[in-house]
Amino acid sequence: MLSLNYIRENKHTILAGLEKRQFKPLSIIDEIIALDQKRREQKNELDNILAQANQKAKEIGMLFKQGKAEEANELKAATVAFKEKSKTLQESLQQTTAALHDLRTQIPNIPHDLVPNGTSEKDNKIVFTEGEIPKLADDALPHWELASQYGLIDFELGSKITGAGFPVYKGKGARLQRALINYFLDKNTAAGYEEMQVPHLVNADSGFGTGQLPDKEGQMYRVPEDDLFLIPTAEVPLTNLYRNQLLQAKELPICLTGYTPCFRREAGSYGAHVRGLNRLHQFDKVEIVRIEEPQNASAALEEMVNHVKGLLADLQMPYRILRLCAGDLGFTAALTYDFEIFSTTQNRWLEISSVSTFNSFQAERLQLRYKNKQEKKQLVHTLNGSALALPRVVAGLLENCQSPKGIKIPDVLVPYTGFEWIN
RNA sequence: AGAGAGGUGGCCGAGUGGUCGAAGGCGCACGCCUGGAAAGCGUGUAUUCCGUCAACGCGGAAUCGAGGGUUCGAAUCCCUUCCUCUCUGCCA
Repeated sequence: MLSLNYIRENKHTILAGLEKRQFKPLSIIDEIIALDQKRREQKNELDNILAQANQKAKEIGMLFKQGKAEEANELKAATVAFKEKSKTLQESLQQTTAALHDLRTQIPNIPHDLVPNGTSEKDNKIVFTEGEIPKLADDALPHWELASQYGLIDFELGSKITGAGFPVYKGKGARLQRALINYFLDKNTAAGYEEMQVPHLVNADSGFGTGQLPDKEGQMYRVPEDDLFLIPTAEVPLTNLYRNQLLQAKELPICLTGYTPCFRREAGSYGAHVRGLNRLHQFDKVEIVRIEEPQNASAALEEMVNHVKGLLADLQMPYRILRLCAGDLGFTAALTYDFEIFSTTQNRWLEISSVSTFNSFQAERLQLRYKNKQEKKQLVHTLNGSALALPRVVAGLLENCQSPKGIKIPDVLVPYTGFEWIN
């Protein structure tokens, strides 16, 4: 969410940013500025009434103390008008404030200067490519067939107990999941991220804090009985750990990592692209989150990108990095790098990590600030990224590492799996 | 899940209807004292919003878990709700 001060003072920057995103209608900004003006006028009027009412109340108190009950009671009658007036003013001020808040929640983050123009994923810019795409035999199989052939994942069983998109991992398949999670957590903590175990259900305030609510309400599973949401990513609980906080500069940066399952309704998805592990309702992901001083956020983003590069290099996966264009950028992000590994048998790139900086967009919603060197309170910058999301890593790994002898586990994972081959 | 107690500033803790945004203490900052430090002494020390100012500041409003209500006036009384603690129950 953009702060009111920022909107007031940077109207043209904001309009340019929204235009880049093809956001409509742009008139919303003028609407906000006008409403804000109205809010301040109403606030002023109300404050004046309340000041007068407070004054009268004090006088009445004094009179009672001095035993002048009669005079006091006379004054009481004079306060009735204040009371009525302040009540109606208070109500309209509340309405204005709520309307203003509502409008502000509809505005996405302003894209960073580096964000390319564009309307869809076709316009994302490839900024880095690494690794050889392996040449596989003609009879190489897609991961869902390998998973079934080696008894690693049972999609039908998941369908039976829950529904489509909730796979059951079995035997070496389950062990591979656990190995990847542990491997990622170890690498992340070695890089200075503190490991956290967080709840997998969050309340609406948390959903709002990171921007899932109200924007993506339909994408989250909810538990209406208790008014909770299943997390779509560990970003939500991890970042919200610091909601409503005033940090000291020396506490920053805060670097966290955590493994959680992620739950997504994925309403509207269909077709071959959701086959196998490509798109699931429940999947595992290890997330990294950083809370930074604004001036350090760019460097932090680069560090995170490099860290994820390191993970993929270890796994010996061919991958590329995309800088998302304005049209493909998430609602809350200012700049996003997507990591994609190449799925040889599907002949397509699969997104396995998304690393983003949010500037102060989430911090404003979270009310997460710090005291800077000048002792002034300032919103922090938040960043996060997947390091990594499991299913498509598994998909790529199965497909790219297959051979007539079976599937060769990458060396770095062997200490975690306890086996070198799936065969 | 049931019964009881409670939620006050960075922390502890007083405050049951009237100059209370809140005593006192701790902590912290600055100053005095000291060769230096400790101790001691003094001063200061919440946040948000609105207005005003070039700025320091000044004026006003709101905030004692959150939201409503009673009252001329609420930290204090009433209702709702969340959370914490104790006991009982249940349970991986």
